[in-house]
Amino acid sequence: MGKKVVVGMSGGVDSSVAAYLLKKQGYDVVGVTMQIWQEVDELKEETEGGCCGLSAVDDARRVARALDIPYYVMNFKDVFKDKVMDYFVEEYLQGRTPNPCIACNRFVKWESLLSRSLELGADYIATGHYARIIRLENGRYAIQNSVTAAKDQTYALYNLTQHQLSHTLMPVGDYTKEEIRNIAREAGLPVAHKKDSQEICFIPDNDYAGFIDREAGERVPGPGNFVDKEGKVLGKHKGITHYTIGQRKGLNLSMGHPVFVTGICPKTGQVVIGEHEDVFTSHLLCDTLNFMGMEDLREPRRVLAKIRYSHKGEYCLLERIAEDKIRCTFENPVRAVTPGQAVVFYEQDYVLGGGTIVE
RNA sequence: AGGGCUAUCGCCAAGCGGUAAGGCACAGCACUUUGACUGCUGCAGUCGCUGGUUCGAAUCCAGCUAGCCCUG
Repeated sequence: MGKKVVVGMSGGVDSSVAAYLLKKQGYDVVGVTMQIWQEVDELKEETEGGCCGLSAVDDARRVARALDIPYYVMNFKDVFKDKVMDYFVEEYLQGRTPNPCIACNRFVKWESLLSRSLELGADYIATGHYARIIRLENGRYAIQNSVTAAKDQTYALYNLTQHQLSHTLMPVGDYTKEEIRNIAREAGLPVAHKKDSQEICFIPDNDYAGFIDREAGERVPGPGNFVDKEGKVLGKHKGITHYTIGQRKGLNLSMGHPVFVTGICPKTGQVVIGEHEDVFTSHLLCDTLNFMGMEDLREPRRVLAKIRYSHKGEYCLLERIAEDKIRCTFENPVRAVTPGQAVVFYEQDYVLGGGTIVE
């Protein structure tokens, strides 16, 4: 028998094919679906696909049966609640814009699933991400772009540790989405046509502000003022949790031309409004650093940086300004640098590291 | 209660006798393993009200109403 690998199966095409490919490569494959926020009953009703929609426990189980591999459902609701949902709410309350997928990847999909899998005697865990893991000349592991630039998911994975990477397989990263669907079809997997996942999995109705209201109740900041950069009041807003930097829609402000959110001040409850050009900046500060392809940053270094998922990236100079703080100076201004989001550094097509944007 | 000006979509605003531009806002869709951005589509059977002139008026005339300004 080959090495043992636990595949996180969502019931979707990607993770199903991942399991199929690994099995074919001779691994001893075990399928696992992570129960993270839904109740077991709900899992069966949900029909949408998704990376985290455990909706398809039935689908995943069916695939596992088709592949003739053992299949289990593991409960990770506590970690998910703590590291993803609560984090999500707290960030918004403080005027920042979190990225729950990144937190989920690191703490739930990896930290929790990996450790439990290792305890069960597995050598690796595997997922259906469109990304690859490479070993660099310096001996370090790094996430590398999928062969499909169009379906690259490296950004959301920048936060993984060397230990986690060394025990992870991403077989889907060697193919395009189309190829994956074809493989699924040819292999007769019963899930070839599910829609790609989207939006925040634990907020199915997409009303994230309403979700925050329900979770935080009294602690949610109420209405405040929209102000311009001089501090002049332009109107009333619904509360800072409803806004993010760079936002245009939903402001209900008719200034004759489009205006955007350029700042959020949790202390005064003000949301600052500015022009299109006001939302561009040339530098940012980040902390909560994670080094991946590079072991550390001791000297200034020029890299490509992405400041949000599906950002094309912009070159910048990295400078270490404190033990856990880096300043990025961009060669061309970037749009809507948003505290709470991640900035991920790239060399060529692999991840060097990244951090959380603080300003 | 003298004189002047203005009244067109939620906001701003074209129109100047020939059968309602546009921008913002808003809504829906697309895009998307976060929030955004972006793109596409939709959005005044009617021009403060009532009459009149005209083949024909939001556009001209009269009266009324409302708001603004000046002078009592």
